[in-house]
Order: sequence, then structure tokens, then C-alpha cells
Amino acid sequence: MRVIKKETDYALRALFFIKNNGGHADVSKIYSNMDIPRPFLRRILQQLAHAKILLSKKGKHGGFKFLRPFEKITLARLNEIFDKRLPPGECPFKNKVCINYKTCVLKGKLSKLEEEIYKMFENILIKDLWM
Amino acid sequence: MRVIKKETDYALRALFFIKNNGGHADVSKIYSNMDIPRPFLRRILQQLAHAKILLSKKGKHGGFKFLRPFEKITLARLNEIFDKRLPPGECPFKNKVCINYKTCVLKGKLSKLEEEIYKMFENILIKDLWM
DNA sequence: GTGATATGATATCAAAAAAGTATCATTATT
DNA sequence: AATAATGATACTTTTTTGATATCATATCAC
Repeated sequence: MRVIKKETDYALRALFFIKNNGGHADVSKIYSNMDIPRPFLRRILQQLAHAKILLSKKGKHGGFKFLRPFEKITLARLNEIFDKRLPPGECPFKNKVCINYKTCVLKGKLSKLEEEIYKMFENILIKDLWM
Repeated sequence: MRVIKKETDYALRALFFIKNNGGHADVSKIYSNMDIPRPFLRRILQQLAHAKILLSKKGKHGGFKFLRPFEKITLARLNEIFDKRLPPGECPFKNKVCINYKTCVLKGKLSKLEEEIYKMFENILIKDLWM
């Protein structure tokens, strides 16, 4: 199982770089220090800005910096940006698999399991992944 | 995030059906009670037999039954049949992303997280998902 | 033993998701 | 106004997942 997507992982590393670069960097700077496809990296940073993790500034001497203190950012927060989940409790088969789908209890159980995993992510600060 | 694959989910339901069918059923019987593509279902059952969850018997009056008591089967056991994981501790990027990959601590942390999720699966009996 | 019936093994195809690319628009600095 | 950065977004490629098709093999009834 692949716990997190490449985008999330890249984001984690890009943020780490920004932190170590005095809390600010532009795409070129990050790109020259990481072996990530540049346009892909760019789009990831844009998404982080859109999600209000980073604050972007255009033009000369522009780039990205943290909008809020990075210490409070969780893995859950980051993950949800790049990995869209099913609404909780929803049957992934649209109730088509079982004959007696009305009494199906499986979707509820699996949904709860998913919630638990998500809860784990809530308790993980990205700064702790960096250390 | 999609916790388990369709194959695993289908397997879970097929096993549930077999249990409720007196511990034995063939593909036709299961198929006629579930809205799953028949050849796909068949391959899933084959994989379960290969993994020694089920025992298969060919020919007339053949089919599938549990090889061992179903009460002890965990979600982890089922999941690993259909979802191959990375070897623990392995960097998903083959150490290509970071300049200082030797000091990279991220892969270890994420790998540990993956282990934790897997541990959760170990503690889930499929019979409890049925109830 | 032979025919019908079931699974075994396995190659192939299709759909969906993830990963990566390209491009034009917009804004800030000089 | 020119340059240099990000914004928005549409597109393409690759990988994974989901599904199909087919021939081989074993079992049972007769």
C-alpha cells in the first residue's frame, strides 16, 4: 500500500527546503536543490499556496513563504490537499455488489477504519517528519 | 484515500457468502448472488485458493471452501494478497529526490507510519467486519 | 474411458488514477 | 515598458487497477 502520494511527499520536502532556506524560496531555488520535475514542483507549490499553507508573491524577488508557522502543520492537512477521499460512510460500489445491500454493514466498518487512519495523520506534525 | 482495493473488498464479500452458504460454494453460486463481474470474481477466488485461504476442488460438485477456520483470518492477511507493498524502509524515489539523501530521515518515518497502518489491519478479523 | 463441469494458469485489454508537461495570463519590481 | 516571478488550467503520458478471454487440467457421473 502506498500511504501518501508523490505530490504529498514532494510537498513535504519542498516545505522542508523552504524552512531551511530562511522561510522563503522561489521555484528555481527549490528546483536546483531537488531532483523533482520543475513544472510539477511548480504546480505543487501553487497548490500549497492555494491551500493557504504558503503565501506566494509574484514578480522579481517573488516566491513562496509560510503563511502561518510551519510548526502546526499536520500530515493530514497536507495529505488532504493532494489526496481526495470518499465521503465517509459511502459505499464504493454504489450498493451494487450485494443483493442485500440494505443490511450491508461492511461499508460502515471500512469507512470507520479509514477514519482511524485519517486520525493518525492528524496527530503527525510535518516538522516531526523532518527531524 | 482508498484504504482497500476492490479485489480485497470483493474477496471479503465472497468469503462472507461462502460462510453463509454452509462453508462451500462454487463460482456460479457466488456470482448469482453478487453483482461482480464473473471472470473477475473467478480470478479472485483463484487467488484466495492460491493464498491458502480457500481450498479449491475441480470438476463436478467442485468449488471452494475454507482451508482453515475463517474466524482467524485478518484483514491484513487478505489485503496482502491483493495489495503489494514496498519493502519497509525503502525510499519510493530511489533516493533521487533529495540532495542529501544519506541524511534523509523522511523515508524511515513514512515507512514506520505505513507499518503502523499495517499493524491496524493485523488486529482486524474479517469476521468482525461481517457482523 | 468419455463427456460434462468445475478450477488452474496466464495473457491480454480497458478504464481510471497518478505523474508529468505546456502555455497563456497576471502581477510585482526595476 | 521589460523582466521575472506565480496563477490558472488544459493536456499528455505512465502506471495501476479493474476486467476479460482462453486454453489446460482435474474430478465425477455414467
